[in-house]
Amino acid sequence: MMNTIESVDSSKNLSTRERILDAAEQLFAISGFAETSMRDITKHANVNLAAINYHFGSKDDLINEVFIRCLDPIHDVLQENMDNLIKEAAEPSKALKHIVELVVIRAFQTEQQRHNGAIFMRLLNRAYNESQGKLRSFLAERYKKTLIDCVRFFRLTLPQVQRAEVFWRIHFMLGSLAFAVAGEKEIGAIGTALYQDQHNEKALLRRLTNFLVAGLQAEA
Amino acid sequence: MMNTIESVDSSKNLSTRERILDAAEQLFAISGFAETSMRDITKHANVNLAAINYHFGSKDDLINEVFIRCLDPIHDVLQENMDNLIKEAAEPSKALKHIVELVVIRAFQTEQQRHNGAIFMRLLNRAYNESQGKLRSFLAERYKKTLIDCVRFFRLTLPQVQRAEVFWRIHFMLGSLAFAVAGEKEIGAIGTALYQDQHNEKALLRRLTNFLVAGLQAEA
DNA sequence: TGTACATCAGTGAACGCGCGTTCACTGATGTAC
DNA sequence: TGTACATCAGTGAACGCGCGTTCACTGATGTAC
Repeated sequence: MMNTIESVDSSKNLSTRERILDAAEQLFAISGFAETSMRDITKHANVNLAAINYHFGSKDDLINEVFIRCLDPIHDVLQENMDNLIKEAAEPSKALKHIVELVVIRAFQTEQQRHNGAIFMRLLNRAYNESQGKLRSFLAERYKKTLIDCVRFFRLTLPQVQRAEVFWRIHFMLGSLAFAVAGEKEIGAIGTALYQDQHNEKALLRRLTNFLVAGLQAEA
Repeated sequence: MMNTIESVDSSKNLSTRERILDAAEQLFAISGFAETSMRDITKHANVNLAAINYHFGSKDDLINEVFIRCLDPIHDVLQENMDNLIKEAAEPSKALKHIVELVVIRAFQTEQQRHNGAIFMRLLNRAYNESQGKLRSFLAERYKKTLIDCVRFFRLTLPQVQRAEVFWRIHFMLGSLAFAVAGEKEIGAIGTALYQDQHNEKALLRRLTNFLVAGLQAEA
């Protein structure tokens, strides 16, 4: 039961639909959309091969649903924390470091199932690297309201930076995060081989936070 | 002759082997490894379907060759500029901005064929997101000498930052660059829709440079 | 309460298609004697 | 210089396999009268 990829049905009695979404989310994040077959997903979810087409119509529609289910909760999380932040943000620069720390920790978090930051970062990167524009343009719509919240959120601690500038810096940050999450193991191993810097997640998170805070606060 | 993806044989009389590598490089960068078929590549390169297996053995070996051909010249470019930089780097912080500017411009450069930075950034990102570790571990070896040069290069202007720290910051930078290159159009379009900030490459390069210079110079 | 029909979740087996790879072959060039 | 053989780049057609999708079907539950 402690496999690297554990079966998603484990005793929780989820519906077929949700078991498919859980399995697809994991496998797409790990292996990509084209590299993950319907047979992989249904085997992993312990459902019939035809169930994906029955519940979602097609593989492409399943991919869209996976993203919808990932993005929608982020909106809520941001809204919750926004109110708290406004109250406690006495000193903006400290507050920014606090936020970035939370984002970085979240991005590397590999919880059991929902709110798995590492899976989300991998999916996000795959979405931006997808060949056809289909998924990208689908996401662009859905993504907007989340992004508006993000920019508003970060602007609370970066009032002197223009909105469009914050918007781009958030994307630069996402790029660093996604790349670091995807390459953590390999990059860490190379670092160890070259500089005897034994890889350690805490140090990585600290380094990322330093880099990102400085980048976000850059002067125009 | 001005197609979005132009045929690679155009009058240059390249060998079959090189025509295949050129076509594969472009198509892999645009669409990914799994999504690009041997038939796509050979059609694009204007060669026989069996020529890939004849010259490279298999599709996987072709992928490796594409990376070898991309990475090896970077080593040389760095070595060349290193000498110049040592001479002219009177003020380190200005020199860093100069370097980052060059890197950013290079990363977005879409030249006709060789030294195409945008293609390289896309390939790099795909390599880190590849499902099996095969390509990653193959690259890790080849990549090392290039990375050592990179770190030495950046340390010339960041002498106060530890080597392992510079090593990681370079990867954070690569992540931002790769994400920005891959998503330039979509992110730009969303930015325009949300903030009436009409997308313009010069502004993007300036923003990226600011963000990266600040991140690289972050205090520990 | 009983019967007839409708809806729905799920299934097993098959479909045709495109994939990477293989193989026997061709034709040009190089080498040995 | 001429003949026999070897090497090499390239080719056309086929191979088997795994893919996403479809379809007729089952069995359980809901609804109408």
